[in-house]
Amino acid sequence: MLGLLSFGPELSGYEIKQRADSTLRFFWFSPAMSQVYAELDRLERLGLVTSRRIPGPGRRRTRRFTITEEGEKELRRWLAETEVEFPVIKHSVALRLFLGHLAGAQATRTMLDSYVTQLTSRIEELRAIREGLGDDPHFRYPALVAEWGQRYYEAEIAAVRDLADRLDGGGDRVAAPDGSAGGDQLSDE
Amino acid sequence: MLGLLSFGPELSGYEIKQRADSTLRFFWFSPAMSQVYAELDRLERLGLVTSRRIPGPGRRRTRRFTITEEGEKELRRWLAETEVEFPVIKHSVALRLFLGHLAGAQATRTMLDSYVTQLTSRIEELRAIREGLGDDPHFRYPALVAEWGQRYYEAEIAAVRDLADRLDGGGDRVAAPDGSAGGDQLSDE
DNA sequence: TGTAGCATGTAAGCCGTTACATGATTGA
DNA sequence: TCAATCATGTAACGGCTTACATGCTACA
Repeated sequence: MLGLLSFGPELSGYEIKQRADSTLRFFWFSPAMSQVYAELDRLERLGLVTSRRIPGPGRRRTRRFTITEEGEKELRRWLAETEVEFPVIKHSVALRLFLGHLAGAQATRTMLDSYVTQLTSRIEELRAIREGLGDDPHFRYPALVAEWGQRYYEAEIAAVRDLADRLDGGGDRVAAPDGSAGGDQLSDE
Repeated sequence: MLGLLSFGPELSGYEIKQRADSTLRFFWFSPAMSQVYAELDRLERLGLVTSRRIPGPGRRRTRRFTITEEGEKELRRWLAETEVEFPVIKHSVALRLFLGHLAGAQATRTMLDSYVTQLTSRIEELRAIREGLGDDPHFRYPALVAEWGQRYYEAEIAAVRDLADRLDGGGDRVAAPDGSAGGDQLSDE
């Protein structure tokens, strides 16, 4: 959240959540709305952000937040002083592949296919985000992240397709005279 | 944990943690020891695992767990009926790149380099695990996961190297007469 | 004889979630 | 006039972690 505020403009809790949904979500996690407000209160108590209430149109009130100098200093300190932690992945597709002996080769292939579909639309999302960032040097790094993301998922698609092919050719099927109906080792398929 | 037990042999809580550290950890997460025991109790109450106490050498006692038929059924049901969730990544390297405007291009490059080093040893770990699995058809799917992992991280290295190159060539440096000392826009570098 | 590894657990607490509650504004 | 969106929060709770507590065995 400090990072999102470090790009400059003061943001409401609601807007922070939106930015998180459109950027952070792809490589970190997007906090729940309730968490956003709770965390903003905490950051303000710590002096890392300040807020002011702005009268919206009509009777509407908005609280907008800005990162303080101390907040930015703290963020820089974190970037400079902490070790790079290796990415943590919760990869349900890998888990399912790992348990292929339970689902069977056929179901595992289907699962991989549906993952490829999801990957394709994820790449499209990233493409749109990258496009929205334009050439603005202010967003140079976010743009790099978006480009990285697209490449990352393209490599994932290639790897998954390869895996699916290897499942086809693998030794897990019962040999059948014609090529079409080799059964799986599992009875429920 | 049910998945780890689904490979057959009965395991102690301690062994489950070890298996998790050497396999699950790469694509899911490895629960804390305390969590392992708590969860095993819970799974036993639910009838998804059973345990028996085995006298070890001397006065030592071990509790070994086996997945029950119901546990395996439940696991198969989960695999078959739930939607594949898209992988969730907590990628601190991407976050740091995203915040490149705070750390500066130079520090960001250094950070990417150290990530490449970590990736290299991660690939080595996976290579060793893959080798340990051998050709045993029992571990066919875990072997596929290990191979996938190696390929995955190799693609990551290529992408990160590419990013680092683009940071070198990028417009973020102040032009310098000789090529060696282009300063960053940040004063603390 | 002491340290690393095997082995099992309890207690406290953090970080995040979902569910619930409220209300204004914009535009179809 | 009604739904979508903007906007802010509280309460309950789940899942996982760290810190703590205990004790045996193998081996250098």
